[in-house]
Amino acid sequence: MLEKEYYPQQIEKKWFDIWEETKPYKVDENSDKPKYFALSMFPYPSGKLHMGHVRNYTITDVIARFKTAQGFSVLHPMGWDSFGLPAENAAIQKGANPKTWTLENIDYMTKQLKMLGLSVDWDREVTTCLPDYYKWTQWLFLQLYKKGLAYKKNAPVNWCEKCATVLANEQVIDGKCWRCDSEVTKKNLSQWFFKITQYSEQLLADLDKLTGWGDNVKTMQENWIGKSTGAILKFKVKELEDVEIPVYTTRADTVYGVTYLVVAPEYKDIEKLTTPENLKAVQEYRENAKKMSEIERLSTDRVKTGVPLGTHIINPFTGRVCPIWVADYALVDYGTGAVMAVPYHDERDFAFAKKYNLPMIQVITGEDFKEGECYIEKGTLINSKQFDGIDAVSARDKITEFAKQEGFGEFKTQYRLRDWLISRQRYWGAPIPIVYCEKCGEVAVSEESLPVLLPEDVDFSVKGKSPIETSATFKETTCPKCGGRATRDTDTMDTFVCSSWYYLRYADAKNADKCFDRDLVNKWLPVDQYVGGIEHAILHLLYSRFFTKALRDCNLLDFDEPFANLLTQGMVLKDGSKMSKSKGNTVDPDEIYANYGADTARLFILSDSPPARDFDWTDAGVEGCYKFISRVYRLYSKFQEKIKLDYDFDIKNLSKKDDDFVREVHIAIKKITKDIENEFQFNTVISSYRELTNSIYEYIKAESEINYDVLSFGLLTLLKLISPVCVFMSEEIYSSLGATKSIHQEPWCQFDENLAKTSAITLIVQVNGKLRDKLEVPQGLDNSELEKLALAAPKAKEFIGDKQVVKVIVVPNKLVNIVVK
RNA sequence: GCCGAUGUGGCGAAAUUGGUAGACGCAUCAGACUCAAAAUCUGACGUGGCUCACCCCACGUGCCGGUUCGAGUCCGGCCAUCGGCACCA
Repeated sequence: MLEKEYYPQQIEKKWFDIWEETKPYKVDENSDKPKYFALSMFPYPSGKLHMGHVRNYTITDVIARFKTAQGFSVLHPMGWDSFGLPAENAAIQKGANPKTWTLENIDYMTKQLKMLGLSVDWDREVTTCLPDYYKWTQWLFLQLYKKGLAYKKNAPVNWCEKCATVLANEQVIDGKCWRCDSEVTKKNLSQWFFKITQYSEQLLADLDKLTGWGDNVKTMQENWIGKSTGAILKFKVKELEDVEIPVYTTRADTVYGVTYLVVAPEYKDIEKLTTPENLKAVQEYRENAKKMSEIERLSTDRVKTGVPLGTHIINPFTGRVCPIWVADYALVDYGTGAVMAVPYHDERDFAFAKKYNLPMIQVITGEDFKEGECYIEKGTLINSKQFDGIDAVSARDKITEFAKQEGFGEFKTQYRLRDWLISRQRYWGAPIPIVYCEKCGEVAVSEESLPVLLPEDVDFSVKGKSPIETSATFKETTCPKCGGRATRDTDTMDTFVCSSWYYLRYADAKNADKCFDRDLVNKWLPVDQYVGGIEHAILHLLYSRFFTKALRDCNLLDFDEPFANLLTQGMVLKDGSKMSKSKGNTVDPDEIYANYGADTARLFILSDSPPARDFDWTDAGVEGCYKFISRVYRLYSKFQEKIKLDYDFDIKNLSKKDDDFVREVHIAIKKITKDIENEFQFNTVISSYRELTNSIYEYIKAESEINYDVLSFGLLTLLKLISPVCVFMSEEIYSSLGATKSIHQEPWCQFDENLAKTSAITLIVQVNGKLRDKLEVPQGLDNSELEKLALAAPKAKEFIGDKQVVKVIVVPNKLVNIVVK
């Protein structure tokens, strides 16, 4: 029996316990239904769920439940991105054990997720910090290593002093650390990289395949990969025999205007290229550049500086001798680290040349050209010998082609993307499975001996080195090759490595012998719908795409894009700004569960904005949703004795009122189904719930006229339609009505296209495009009848007056526009 | 600077993709029930005009212009906000 009023706490506790016991969402691996993989970006176990999580997982859950009802075999898993710095910081600050700290957080948050009513198959839970997972992270590292896709090199890398570790390029935001926001500096260190640049072109080209991704994310990735096409041109050094400086340029058309050449401060042969008289100044300049932070260095409005090396290059096109300068506006890790300078046609070179009084040669002219101003617009070539008069854009290829024939140039495609730096000098991560042997050098750990376990005997209080280095047992080992003495690599992997493949593990989460079974992965993947925050547009989403392509090339997978459809949900705001602890405007999910129940939280977080847009949490809004659910509940409570699960009626023998009501129900099914299928517009879905509820309340007003078969149809339809959102309430009501099955196992409602139309339509009558009258007319009249009716409409007549009817436009079943003069 | 998104009542937003602008809510106001309050129910709610007897008229989707019988929707030119990239040669 249903209570008279809605008490969510009792209902939700009851079904929480039942679902915990019966595991109704366990995936049936033998099902012959088509598969559907619904995935949320897995959480970091920070301690407590926040409203962003609630929004993310509710969206995915409703999708999973909808697809289940539509007859798909749905995989909807959950896991924990559980390595990372916060656990280690808790260890340093509070003396906690990172593992205990993390696992306790996972326990608490798991309960919170279950209370949210997610239809997750918890038997497939994946936890990246446990050895049965990171064993395979290490194994995958070795596969990439064997393929030459993981390598170690000494390079200037991003260093965060506060986190005491290196960072990937993607983790440096505006020159600051993505985690702690402190300034990042460059350090020369020997570090592990994944060769993501080998996939630059594929990662870019395959964006076109991702029709289920938003343009915002795709453009962000496109910008990050940063493809440009141009040329390498080689300049001989006048003072040094057989020394050439290659430059990369996208403007080969301006090569006749080169008046000097710039190398980056870190350029490798810079001292060789410097004359003895200039050496001291150059060295000083390099030292200064080194000291500068990334933020200072990359500031575009900084005054450009540089010093001459004293040597010169010879422009092979003109024979002109030009000085070589070192200047920090040239970047060592883009192109060749050297730039040909054309002051007249490049703003940066122009500013530099002005400051140091270097010559300028104009080689392009056009309509907007002004004497003495930098000219970067389109135009035609001048002062360029045989290329004079050619359009600048087509001259690029012609000049490069010429350079190629003459042996001092070639075509070149350049990407901005850098290799992914994956080693971290931190404890709480997957150890890199590499040892260093006195005899054999760098050696991979054998696959049989995985996992390389994280040591427990570490001291977190030491400063200046990774805690892992303090272990007495970890470092010393034997070489897998020769059996001699060897030491382990003490770095761990970036947590983004762990999260670059977790979606694959869900297909075969408990496999102890393999990373995953190939057939199972090929069966479930790619992910049909991925849901998560926009903050991963580049980081996680680019890394995962790279991993998928690399593993395909390791012959482990048969597909090359991991996520077919991507939904990036907006932020959850409170009072117009992002919820954050420092602002004190957070809302605790536990409190919402306790006061209103999870169903209200789920309904509200979907109700006010489309999923991709930011969502403003308001107390009044939650209150409103709670009232609505209560209003729905009371309908079933009131009629529980009269509702027939096996209702039956003949549509042809209904009263006008019943017929209209049945039509409204069909219209609601159609609208809701379409809105979910079309980009998951849950806000309008919920509007339709409310409209249907209002219709039902309208229908029951005259109690003596109620047809209980028709009412049962309406109520049971509403119950199923609302069940993906209000999962506890709908289950409670359905079981109280005597159903033997769960509402969540019932198929989705079907609508009849003929019944999903009102019996009469409102004909809009316009005169000269302005609304003048509305007429109630039957469905399906032909155009001439509609025209006749419209012309006879009294208000229309008034506006036509004695003017002449020039034309009448009829839109069937909708509108008539009378054009008069 | 380049790229992407967005712009509609007091607020969140709808609008079958060129056909009634503001569905559905929130807030507000008024009324019913009540000794009273809460809850619930009913009604009003873009702006301006009209004695406004709830009929009607004009205006109205960031701004200016265009196409069309008809534009929130399409085209051209701007403006603003948010986000990404940026001394990338």
